[in-house]
Amino acid sequence: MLTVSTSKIEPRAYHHGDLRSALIEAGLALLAGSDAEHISLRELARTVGVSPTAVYRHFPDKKALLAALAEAGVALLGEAQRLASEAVGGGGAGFAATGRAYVRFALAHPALFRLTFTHGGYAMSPAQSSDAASQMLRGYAEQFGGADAERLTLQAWAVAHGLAMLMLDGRLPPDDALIDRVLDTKTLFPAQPGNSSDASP
Amino acid sequence: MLTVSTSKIEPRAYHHGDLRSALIEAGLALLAGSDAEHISLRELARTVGVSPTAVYRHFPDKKALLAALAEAGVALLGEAQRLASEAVGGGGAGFAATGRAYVRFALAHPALFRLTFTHGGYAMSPAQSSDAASQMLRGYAEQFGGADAERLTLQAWAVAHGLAMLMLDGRLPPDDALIDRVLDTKTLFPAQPGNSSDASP
DNA sequence: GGGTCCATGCTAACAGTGTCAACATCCAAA
DNA sequence: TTTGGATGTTGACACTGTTAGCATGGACCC
Repeated sequence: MLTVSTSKIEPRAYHHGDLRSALIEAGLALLAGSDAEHISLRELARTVGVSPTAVYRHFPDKKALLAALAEAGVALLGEAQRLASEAVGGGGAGFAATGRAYVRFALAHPALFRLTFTHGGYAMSPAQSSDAASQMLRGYAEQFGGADAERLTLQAWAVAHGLAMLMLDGRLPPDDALIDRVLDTKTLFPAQPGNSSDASP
Repeated sequence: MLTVSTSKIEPRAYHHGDLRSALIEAGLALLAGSDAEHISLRELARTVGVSPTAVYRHFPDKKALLAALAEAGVALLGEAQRLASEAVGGGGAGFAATGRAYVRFALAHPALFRLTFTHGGYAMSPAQSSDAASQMLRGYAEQFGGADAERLTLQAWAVAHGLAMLMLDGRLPPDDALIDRVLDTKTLFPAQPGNSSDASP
């Protein structure tokens, strides 16, 4: 867009106003261009226009800052999955769509996706997690998995996560058609309802 | 073990002898205790008893050193999988065993496993790779997968890799029973021969 | 054996990093 | 109006990866 930002053209007063939000926003922007381990506290402070140590008024250390960015990543991922599921009307198709959205999100935001899982600090399976993505996954599993709900949940998560990581690490080509083929629920979970061969091609 | 190493007790001559091997060996040892991004060139040189810049006579930069460690990791992983497969007599049971061995290797050597996939530099699917693990995986897939051999290969790899990463990142408990449950080939690939319900419990 | 070359080691230095301590500024409550 | 706490700054420290230039000593040629 061509509109110039209307916020604070003046060189800023001594106090920034909302440095914490600005750091997170700038951090997400930097993550679009380079991996998390290559963004430095000082560079981040520079882009926000603040001294390096000002960051320490809002985060105890670099790890905490990265954790905050990871938290933002969790929210974005969950939203992407929700939208993908709604776009196909939920249900069994929605279950498959969340899986594809998971991998596509990883490819679209590689550094953020990595950071989310490396510095997330959540030691919880989706059976216990409360974030949107986990809740949705759990819901689908209970709907279709029957007594094996938890196993189905974990298998689905593992396939999607593994595929995403292998593509991010360059072991598999980041191919959209390949995502569809590997995440094919008809062959992965043929016993589930809606996966008979009469489904749409 | 209590035996003192018999090699070179004297403070070493000016030239080390085989610094490259020593660096890799020490690197693997350090990886047993901390993540790859936290081991420094200088610390590694210190543990080997050499000046920091001596490393550059054997590796152009740190990335190259990490790549060499990753290569060693690939070999170790392949060997672990081969042993696991042979231990159960190969065949369909061997296929399942390699998957479990894959995840158990990741749990036993977290930093090395991570490094292997992050700095491996292999942009190849197992359909094209020549390392032992890939060859074995491909062989199993062709044996059992029929026309869908490649898809089965990728799905199996993705489940194992995803499970390993989720456990390493603390999203799933590093539980041996959980590995068996998630990598259960009877439910993941029920159409394949040998996966009828009359198999051993 | 003597001489030379070069692989392999070393020291010194540079820019950049995360982090701490001490000081500066400004908003807001007493 | 004064004062205190939140939020910024400068300066410094130890550490990092990396480069440039020098030192050593074993291997080969005469």
